[in-house]
Amino acid sequence: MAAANHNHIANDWLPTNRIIMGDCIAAMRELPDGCADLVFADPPYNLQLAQDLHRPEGGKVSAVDDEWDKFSSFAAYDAFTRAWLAEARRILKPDGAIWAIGSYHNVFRMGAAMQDEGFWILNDIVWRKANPMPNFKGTRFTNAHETLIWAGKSEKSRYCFNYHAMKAMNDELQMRSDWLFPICTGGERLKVDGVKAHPTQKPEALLYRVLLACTEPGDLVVDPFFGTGTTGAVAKLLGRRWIGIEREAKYVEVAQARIDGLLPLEGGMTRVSQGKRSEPRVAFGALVEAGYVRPGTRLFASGGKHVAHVRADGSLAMGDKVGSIHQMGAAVQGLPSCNGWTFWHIEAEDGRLEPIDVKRTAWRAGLGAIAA
Amino acid sequence: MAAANHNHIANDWLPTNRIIMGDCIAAMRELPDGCADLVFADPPYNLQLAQDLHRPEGGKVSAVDDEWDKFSSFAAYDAFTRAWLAEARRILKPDGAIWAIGSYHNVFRMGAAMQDEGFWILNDIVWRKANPMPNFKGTRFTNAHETLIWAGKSEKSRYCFNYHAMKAMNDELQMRSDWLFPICTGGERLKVDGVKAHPTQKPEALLYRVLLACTEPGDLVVDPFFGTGTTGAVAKLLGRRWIGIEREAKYVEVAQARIDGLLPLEGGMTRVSQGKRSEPRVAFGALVEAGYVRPGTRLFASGGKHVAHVRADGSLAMGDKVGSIHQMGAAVQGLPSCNGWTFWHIEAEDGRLEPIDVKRTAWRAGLGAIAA
DNA sequence: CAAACGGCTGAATCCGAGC
DNA sequence: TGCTCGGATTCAGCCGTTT
Repeated sequence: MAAANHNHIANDWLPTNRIIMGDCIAAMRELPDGCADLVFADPPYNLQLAQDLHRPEGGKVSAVDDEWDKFSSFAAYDAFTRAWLAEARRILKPDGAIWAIGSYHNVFRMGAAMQDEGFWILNDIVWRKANPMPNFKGTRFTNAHETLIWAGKSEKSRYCFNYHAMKAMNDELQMRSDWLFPICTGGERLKVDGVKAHPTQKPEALLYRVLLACTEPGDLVVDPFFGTGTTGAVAKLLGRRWIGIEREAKYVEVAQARIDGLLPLEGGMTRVSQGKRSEPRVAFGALVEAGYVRPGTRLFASGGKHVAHVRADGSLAMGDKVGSIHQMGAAVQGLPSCNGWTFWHIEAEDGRLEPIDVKRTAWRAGLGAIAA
Repeated sequence: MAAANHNHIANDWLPTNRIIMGDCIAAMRELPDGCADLVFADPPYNLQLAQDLHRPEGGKVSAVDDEWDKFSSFAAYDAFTRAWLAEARRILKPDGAIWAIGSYHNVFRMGAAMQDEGFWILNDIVWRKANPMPNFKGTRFTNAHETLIWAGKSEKSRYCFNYHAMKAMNDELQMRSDWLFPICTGGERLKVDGVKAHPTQKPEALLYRVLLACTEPGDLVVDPFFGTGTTGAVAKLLGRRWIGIEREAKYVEVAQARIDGLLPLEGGMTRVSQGKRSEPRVAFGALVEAGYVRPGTRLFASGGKHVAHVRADGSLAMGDKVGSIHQMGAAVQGLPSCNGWTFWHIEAEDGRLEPIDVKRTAWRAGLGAIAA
């Protein structure tokens, strides 16, 4: 199912693919009614940390003690939440939708406010963190997840949901409401002079799934709490238009540089499965989502006799033919079936070809081991 | 860590290990302040039901549209939620806690109401369903989880949490906030004339973990939405006292029969891992006094990088600096705190270094057993 | 060069008995 | 009640260094 309203005609004057520096409520007021297909919001969590926390070995935990996360009371936080939600809802198209992320500190208040403002909740999604920070004092359960709320602008919204793309990414099983991703670390984590540029940078894999599930190429995604611009980066990668709003100049600078340095995927690579007419896909999509295989990558078989391109949802394309790694392997050989994992090969860093099963093995050793 | 207030003295007159048939708010009003160690609540999220129960006063608004109707439903549900939460909070001991379960339809409103009523959220827990019902229409993600909120009566509550029991249950890793359980099916699912007795019967494994984590044997658990009595069944099994409140006679009957047919575990079986916090404290000076460590003995740390001398009163001396084993350990490392028992080492008879904690263990096994 | 090892870090509402 | 201070408490992943 996809939203009906995807006319991008009268919006050419919009400041798309740009960052607006300023307060998100004021900035959204400058945008016209019904211009956005999707809003993705990662607002302050209002953590209310009371004191320093030390690790067992003596180190100090780097706390989120920024001014932007401080509110004087629940009432103040609620007023702020309702204000930005109201503006976000106004700028959405009638068939638009919102995603908002939070933790137990704020997500219940935020969810209630969303319902009160007229949003219609479609799912709550649990981001299970593969590698959360432990509870150092042994006082509670390890806080190992965050919650995303997906809601339509109204109960009547015919929201966009790329059901078959999600199913293809999940080994032909329906995508569930609990998602497993590592937190943002390593090379993906943006740094300035060796220290993290933002305390709460979200992983691209999370945004990748959200945007692939709930937008189409060309759709406009607005992020009122842009931070270091993960939403913009993934939107650009996937050929979606975006507007980011961010108050702090230092984050704007980092985000702009990050997005400027990105190349979008080529047009055909961002298309995803549309239903029965295109073929079912396999869990190969999980490798794409996790960055083990990049959309657009060329796969080879039979010593280069066959070449296929990887698409964003893990399907393969050869000319106008599209299918799973198994289906396409079978098709080119004229066989009834084929194990795509051993049939298709990918170019390794040293230029040699190796079966894509190698990637699956690597994935299993990393993410997959925790997937159970 | 365990709550301090576990005196069950004056509560003998309470209707424990019984089901009270009636409205949960009215029934809780009959219970005294501060009698319960834990409340477990699985409230209805049927908005229509809530509306019938607590429809707000007021004349009918002309031109009733959907928006108004939704708001009134939410308001009615909120009023109902706040009413039962307030009573639940009143009957809790100061160090008591609550668990409440819900889905995206109601859990955000419920969580916000809990915060507003003064509860202090400790964790939100995700029950990942191993076998959820699929989304038949393919219009959303499979709704594969429910959310539990664990909260203390107040921010100051020294709530009960059997940390080591949870860690032991999880292969010696901290128990995380995402739990995997199958839904209640098969022989566990109660049936009457072949049809399920209750639409939302919870699996016993879920209650087992909750009660094992957050209560001690003999504690009183109150369930205001008893249903088929899973809370009572597991409480009886684990040697906890319980009070169940249920409005519907048919559920009361099923629950009573279910619980009557159960045998509790024998006393010793309900004991769980305790950890060092439950051991009595030992002053290092007591070891010196008892001759386990002689004054003048040299203690070593960090492979001999630090050396200190034991003084007659159990304090340590390094040059002109004197302090406890913990203070000196913290000082030489430049840390805010230190566990001196594991930091400092003593020369054993065979010449090797061993932590002074070994001496504490020996003291506890010998003199300590008598001293206590 | 591969393997082993140690250091560092991540949206964290993170102690409690005794005086 | 507030204060002091004993002493209990961590998982996964990445990266740089050592073996």
